[in-house]
Amino acid sequence: MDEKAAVAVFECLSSGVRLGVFRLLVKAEPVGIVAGDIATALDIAPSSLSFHLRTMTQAGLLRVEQEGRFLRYRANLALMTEVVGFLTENCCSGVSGGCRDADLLSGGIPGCGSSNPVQESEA
Amino acid sequence: MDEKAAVAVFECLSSGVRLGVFRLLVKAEPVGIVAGDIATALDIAPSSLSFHLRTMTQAGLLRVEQEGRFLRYRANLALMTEVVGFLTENCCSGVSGGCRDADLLSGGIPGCGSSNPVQESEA
DNA sequence: ACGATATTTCAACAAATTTGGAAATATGGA
DNA sequence: TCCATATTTCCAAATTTGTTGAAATATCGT
Repeated sequence: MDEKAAVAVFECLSSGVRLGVFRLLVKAEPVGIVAGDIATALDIAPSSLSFHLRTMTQAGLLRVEQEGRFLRYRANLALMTEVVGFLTENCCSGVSGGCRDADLLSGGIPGCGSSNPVQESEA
Repeated sequence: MDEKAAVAVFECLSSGVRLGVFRLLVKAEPVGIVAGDIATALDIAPSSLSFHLRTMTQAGLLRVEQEGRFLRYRANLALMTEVVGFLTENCCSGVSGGCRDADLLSGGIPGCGSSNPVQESEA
């Protein structure tokens, strides 16, 4: 997963409405929910929901399937797994591994740093 | 971590600039980088960077420490770990566990669903 | 104390996002 | 075929975000 794709996903999750939609759909797995029912459950105007649904689908976060007049949306859990991977890998100096095991914040972990450990300023 | 805090974090990560800032700071752990050097590294106007830095700090994603005239920023890895946890927990029907192990997308996993497995529409 | 530097705050503006209503499209049922 | 329903697309308005330069604040070095 590249940075651009990650940003697209975070963009989706950065709206209360869209995060609500996603969480609702995650709970509804593996059945999914039809657009109209999402609108009803979350009390969003169909027009507005459609806008968000399109954004999320384009980001790959949602999968759609037509069922007659209905469009059934489902959460793309695989992508979410990728996102978790992206976050984990970029969580500790770009070096995978660690970061989940202990609280890196408290300590210092000297060897954990990157190629530019110290920045100098002041001309 | 509640939904509101999660949205705040995703809001931070949903900007190319801010994600760039965060990744830079993650690489610079545990030393951190002073504001001016972030601005130079990412070629952002100081004023604009300050705006993003404040947003990220308010979201708890960054920690600041004053060093004389300088302000040294560091990535809050602990919060990122929380975010990963939030995502993981909300990744498979709100039931923690699983989701990392296999590709849930492909199968169906009948028992995995929530309390409202099927939605009905059509008056 | 004074001048230089680091960073922020402020205000104005540009740009992007979000919303809701009306109309368009498409499917299903009689 | 005709009508009702589901969803989207289109459009205009409202809101939010991001950028910029100038001024303010604070600290350092002399």
